[in-house]
Amino acid sequence: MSIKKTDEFGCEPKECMAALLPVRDALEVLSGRWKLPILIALSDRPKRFKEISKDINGITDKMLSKELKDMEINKLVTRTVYDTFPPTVEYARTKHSETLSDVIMALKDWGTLHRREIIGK
Amino acid sequence: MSIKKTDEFGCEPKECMAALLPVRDALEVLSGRWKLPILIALSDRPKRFKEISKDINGITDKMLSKELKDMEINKLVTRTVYDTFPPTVEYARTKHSETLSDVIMALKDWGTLHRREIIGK
DNA sequence: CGGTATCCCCATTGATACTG
DNA sequence: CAGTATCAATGGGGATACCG
Repeated sequence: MSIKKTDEFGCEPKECMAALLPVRDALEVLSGRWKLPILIALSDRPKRFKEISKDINGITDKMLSKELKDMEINKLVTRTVYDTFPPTVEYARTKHSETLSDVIMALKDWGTLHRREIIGK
Repeated sequence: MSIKKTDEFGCEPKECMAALLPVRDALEVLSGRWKLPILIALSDRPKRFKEISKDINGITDKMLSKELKDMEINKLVTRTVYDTFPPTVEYARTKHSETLSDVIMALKDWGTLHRREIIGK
């Protein structure tokens, strides 16, 4: 699990630590190349491993497997195994993952502002 | 500069790409171990290199130098050189860096919610 | 004081092959 | 189908030393 401990931060005021910890948790949940594409791939409906894999350009099985495990631990996706042959495994977004949308919107808005600031115009 | 290009994303719907790009820009600006502590260190007043270094536990000169350069490129801090001997260099937060506060709040709020979700209770 | 220059480690990611 | 195993590459970050 990706919950941080306080001594990983280089800032002494106690209050800032208290604020920084959850910020870092949130950043970690969204970090990396694949987590957002996976959430997007699952946003219309639940999907199977290979379906997700095909929807996401360039991801390897290993990465998809690892990221899905992480996200399951973080309760962003559920993994459901159906007892068929060949095996059927279905991944779906959780309610909890939907609470991320405000954060993602805030990131999108600021990112858009930032592009204007950096690129100019 | 850390502006992303569209082909780095594994998701085909055009609209999702358009949304994901600024999200990734924003995440990149906040990513890494030191950027938030640096912003916090500069939040009360402008500071010199060594002052920041002392305020942030565990950071090396190399990392501080590199992060400050990144943040200057991203217009989150300004670097002002005073022609004295020995040299005096002062770093300060920009107005633009203050527009980050909404994002950081959103991250903090979601991170707090997430901790409750994961750790339980 | 305010940094660079070097060297090095190791964690993350990727490529490829294989399996229950 | 839904992954795991193995190995190789890449690069972020740290330790240390040095410089204008």
